[in-house]
Amino acid sequence: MPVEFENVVTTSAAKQIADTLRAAIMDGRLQEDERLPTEEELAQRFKVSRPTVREALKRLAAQHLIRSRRGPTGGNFVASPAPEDAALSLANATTLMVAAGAIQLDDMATARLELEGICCRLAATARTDAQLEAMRAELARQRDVSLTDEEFCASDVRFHRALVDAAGNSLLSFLMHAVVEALQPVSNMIIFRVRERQAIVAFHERILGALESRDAEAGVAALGDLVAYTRDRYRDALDRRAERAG
Amino acid sequence: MPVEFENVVTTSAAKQIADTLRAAIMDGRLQEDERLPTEEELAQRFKVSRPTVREALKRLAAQHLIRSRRGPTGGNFVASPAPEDAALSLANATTLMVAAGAIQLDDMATARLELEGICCRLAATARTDAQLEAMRAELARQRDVSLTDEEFCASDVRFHRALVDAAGNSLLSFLMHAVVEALQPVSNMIIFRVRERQAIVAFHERILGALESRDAEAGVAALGDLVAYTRDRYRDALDRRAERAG
DNA sequence: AACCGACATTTGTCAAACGAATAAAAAGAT
DNA sequence: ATCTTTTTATTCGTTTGACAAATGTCGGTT
Repeated sequence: MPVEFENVVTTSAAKQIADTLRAAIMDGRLQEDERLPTEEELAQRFKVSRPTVREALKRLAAQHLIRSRRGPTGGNFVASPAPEDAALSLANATTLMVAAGAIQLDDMATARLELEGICCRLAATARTDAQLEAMRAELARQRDVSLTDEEFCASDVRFHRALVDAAGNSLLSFLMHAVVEALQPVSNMIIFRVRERQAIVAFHERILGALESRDAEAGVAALGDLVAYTRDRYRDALDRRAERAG
Repeated sequence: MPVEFENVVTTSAAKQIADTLRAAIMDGRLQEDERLPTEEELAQRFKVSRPTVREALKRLAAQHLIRSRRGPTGGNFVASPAPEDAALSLANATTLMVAAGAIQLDDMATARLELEGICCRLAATARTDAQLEAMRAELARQRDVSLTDEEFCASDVRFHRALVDAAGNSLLSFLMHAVVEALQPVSNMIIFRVRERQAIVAFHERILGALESRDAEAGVAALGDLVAYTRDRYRDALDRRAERAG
């Protein structure tokens, strides 16, 4: 049975079609993995040309709402929502907002402390041995002084992702992955000396130790110190930059 | 001076172009409100046809990275990131993941309690009179029994948005707006009797009162009771649905 | 000086076609 | 008869060329 679309024309046709299809997906009229009509068919149904339909479809593809395949069994399919894709989009958007000043770095630091604090508390009881092992592995990597700054920061991101995953909450993992990711440019800016690395590794060790002994408050305290340290180093970096400029 | 784009062909041309332009925007080579080359020009530069360029541009438009205007002074412009748009996308993605079962409702309830708890604590000290007034206004609306269920749920969403805004943290507001929005379908499911409304209004009153007297823990406690109540009512709704089905 | 209309520019849309990928059907070889 | 290869049909991906619609600019008219 074909799905019916109501067609209201107020903005551009392509946008309208995208919105109509998106609404159909969002409220479940189009199920996951269901195949959409062919582009030709959609063009006829919406009374527009195929390129216009394609513009609409590409909008949806950009939001990971559909995926397409060529060939006889191909077509455009409703995509199963992939948390990684959504997290990436969220991280991108957050990065842009930080860059544009819509989100202040102080807010970011506060939010990170509070949010990761929650994860820490939950993780103190929910953490599994596998997750602890993942954090230990990253910590071991971070002690290697031959690591490049990029590699160190990447490992830092993985460590924090493991921490939030240890909370065992899918929504928190999703949100925090994006927050941690969006904060990486900031980390990249402050990690520029061995001493900073050692300090950060020490904070990580305290956090890990707290989780191992299921001591939530010790973990939160360590996290607080880490964020405070990061915030200070970031301010230093800003000052140095201002000096060089002035 | 024209911006240089490196062009690597591995996937489809349109996607590649979109990724190239997105990267240019993300790392600042294209500034906010800067005008992109005309579609014709981009087509020549990337050696593809204009419809292909347009598909790429529409992908970016779907992510609110560019906006377009017709006419002589028109063109495609780098869009300033609008938190509302990003929050809407995030809410959509979250809704879909909940619908697909990628996020369990228990996780959602837990996350909401913890996250909103943070906001409550922060709001206890940061809240302004204007924000309290906004919450009072929604509360007054919610006491009106002639409200439709949709209106009540919409007011519920606004109340919680005001609560998270009262925390005075832009990143938390951004994330929580999406979470609250994504939870609305759940609320829609359980709000079906006057008694439920009265109970929820009572919880809201407790939360508001706690903020007025800057009592963070009382607010968190009220919030915990609200979430527990909501969770139970949701389980009831699921049971009833299972009964009808079986 | 104020208003109005032609014009240029740019995005929005259309039409028809060819290219490319893919799986199923058909043909051929063992 | 079974397996392999070829063909073929279908669908998305892209091209070309054109016209429509919006919108600022400029010149002419009142």
